[in-house]
Amino acid sequence: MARRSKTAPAVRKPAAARPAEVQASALRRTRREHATETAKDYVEAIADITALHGEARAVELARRLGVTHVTVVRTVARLQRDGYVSAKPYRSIFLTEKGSRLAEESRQRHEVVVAFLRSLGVPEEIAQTDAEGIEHHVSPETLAAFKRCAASRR
Amino acid sequence: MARRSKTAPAVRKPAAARPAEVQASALRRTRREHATETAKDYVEAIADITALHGEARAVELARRLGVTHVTVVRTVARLQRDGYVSAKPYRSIFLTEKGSRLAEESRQRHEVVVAFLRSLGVPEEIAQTDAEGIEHHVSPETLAAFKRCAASRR
DNA sequence: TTAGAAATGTAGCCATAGCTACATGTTATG
DNA sequence: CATAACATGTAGCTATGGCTACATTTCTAA
Ligand SMILES: [Mn+2]
Ligand SMILES: [Mn+2]
Ligand SMILES: [Mn+2]
Ligand SMILES: [Mn+2]
Repeated sequence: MARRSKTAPAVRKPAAARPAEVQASALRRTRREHATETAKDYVEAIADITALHGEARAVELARRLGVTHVTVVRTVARLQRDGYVSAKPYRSIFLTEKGSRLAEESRQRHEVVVAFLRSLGVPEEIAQTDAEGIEHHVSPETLAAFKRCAASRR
Repeated sequence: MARRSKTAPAVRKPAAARPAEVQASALRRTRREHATETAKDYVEAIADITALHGEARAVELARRLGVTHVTVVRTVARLQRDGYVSAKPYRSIFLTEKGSRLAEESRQRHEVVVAFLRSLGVPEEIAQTDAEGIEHHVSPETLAAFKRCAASRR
């Protein structure tokens, strides 16, 4: 690395610099989580909508996800390709077994994160919003810690 | 909405169904956060590398971010376009004033999240990894709650 | 001083995920 | 039972952010 030596001054000596390779794998994991995030949010929304309205239509998904129906249609096609949903043209969208499992997992995880944030005193709506992002980046260890902590503060 | 009524059974009646518009805006915020995430992780890495090695080269950024140098070069071009860094061909990369500010903010936020997870009993390396994703989805309210909670457990 | 190694740049590919504009299908209702 | 409103589909655009393969530049060291 130190091929070019130069005059730049050392600005701040970080106490414990994370080794490059460790940070790289953390960022890789974050990117992997982002890749699965869409599927989780969609199947969860499909389950919610089905529970509420008896069926999940693209329009309602678009409303709930804050995107246009075009985006929904294309994403649902990917979900179908990946085995999470079944869908036929102009019909409503159904979760497969695989999709249902993922939806249920996602719902539970979402609830744990929200309950935990609530237990810290974060207001409901803010907790819901933060959870929507945080939920995808919580390791099993941290999820367990969240449950423990929320329980101990109840 | 209920234009098509049909035979589908109500499966689960969610206690408090989030209104569609509320969830939509939460997901929109999450997407917005993802759009700024790359910039934050890059400027933070550039600051770290500069502190460690006296300068930030693309190769080292690539190593630390877990991507190829090509990805770094293209992302750095965007960062330059957006005023976070200055860079000249075959030279090292410098943070602008704007970039330094963002790096410092990001570093602090990262530290708060890690310290909080550590205070819950999450091991250091797992805390570091989770923080890499969580840090981008923490509202001011939740960040404050994290600080409070970590302090009270010290 | 120069050859080779290392770093950087460029061309061109891919997938995801957003959009508008317009075409087509479905259904509620007058 | 026709039609208009609504839902869905399609075409085609954008940006981000990954990649490989290859070209070019810089720097080190023989
Ligand atoms: Mn989410
Ligand atoms: Mn995220
Ligand atoms: Mn991060
Ligand atoms: Mn970070």
